[in-house]
Amino acid sequence: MKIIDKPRISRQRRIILEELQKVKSHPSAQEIYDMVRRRLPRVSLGTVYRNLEILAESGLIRKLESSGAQRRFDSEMGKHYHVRCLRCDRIVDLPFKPLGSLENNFSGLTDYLIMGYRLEFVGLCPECQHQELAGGKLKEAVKE
Amino acid sequence: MKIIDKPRISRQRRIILEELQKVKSHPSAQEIYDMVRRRLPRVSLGTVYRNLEILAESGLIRKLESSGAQRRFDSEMGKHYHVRCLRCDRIVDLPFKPLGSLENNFSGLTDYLIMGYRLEFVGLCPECQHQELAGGKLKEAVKE
DNA sequence: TTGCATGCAAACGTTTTGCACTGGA
DNA sequence: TCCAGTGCAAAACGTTTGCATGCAA
Repeated sequence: MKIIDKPRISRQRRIILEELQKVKSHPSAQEIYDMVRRRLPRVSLGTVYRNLEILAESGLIRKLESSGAQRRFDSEMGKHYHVRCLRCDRIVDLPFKPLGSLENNFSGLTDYLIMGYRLEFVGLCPECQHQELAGGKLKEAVKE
Repeated sequence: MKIIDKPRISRQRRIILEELQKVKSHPSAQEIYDMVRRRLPRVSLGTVYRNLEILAESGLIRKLESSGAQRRFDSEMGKHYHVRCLRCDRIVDLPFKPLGSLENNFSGLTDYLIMGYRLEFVGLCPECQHQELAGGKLKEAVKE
């Protein structure tokens, strides 16, 4: 990760970071925009996107690159994994439990230089487990 | 995965599947559209999207999910993993090597019902390794 | 003072959808 | 026949960008 020298701290940038740090959810840019707008009613969505990008580049937050239509952001920088609900897409943290260096199993089997991996667990959140029992339909299942 | 009853096979649907099965790359919808159009010049991009969706639902192909970027498709249904190049985004297959049930390490640590995981390796393809040595910049690095 | 950051709006690339027509079972 | 499938176009969606203005250092 390219760590950028400490970015200067504008009001908007500070508040975006603060709001993201407040929540344990993993909000999308739009959700962060909604949160920030309660404190800065005139903030623009473009500013939110620009700042999320800069905060991620400077290592203060993390962009989640895993599956899903829209990107999500996380201010928890410690090593951990995520579980995503297959029905409602809600993501929660899992404590870190080292899995060994998965990539070592594969280097030599490809001419790619393997540098790491992206791992995301999928399943059902408690609410959606109940809905499923009640006969709901899964949006999609584990495919990869 | 919700396996849909065998879809009826229109000319377009058959050719989309055939073209995808021809290649070892993991093309985007647009790339598949370009391939199909060589055989069906009047096909529409909407039809390609609709059919890729249906083929995936019926278990004949697989959608690769990766947020933000564009979706890619894979007709190889056997269990395997992917490596994605961090610079050029090119994806290749890795042979399957069982990693154990990663999810078993985590159930009990969450109230989610963990049903599986999505795992993708990241690194540099051979071409981009050379570019890197020549001083190029990584688009992004391993962050999760 | 100066250049990075902002608000706004338009542009962008990808994907989905509404509609009338077509063609496969 | 008749309904799923199609071509076409517009809309939807998340994200990025150009530009004139504003503000932190």
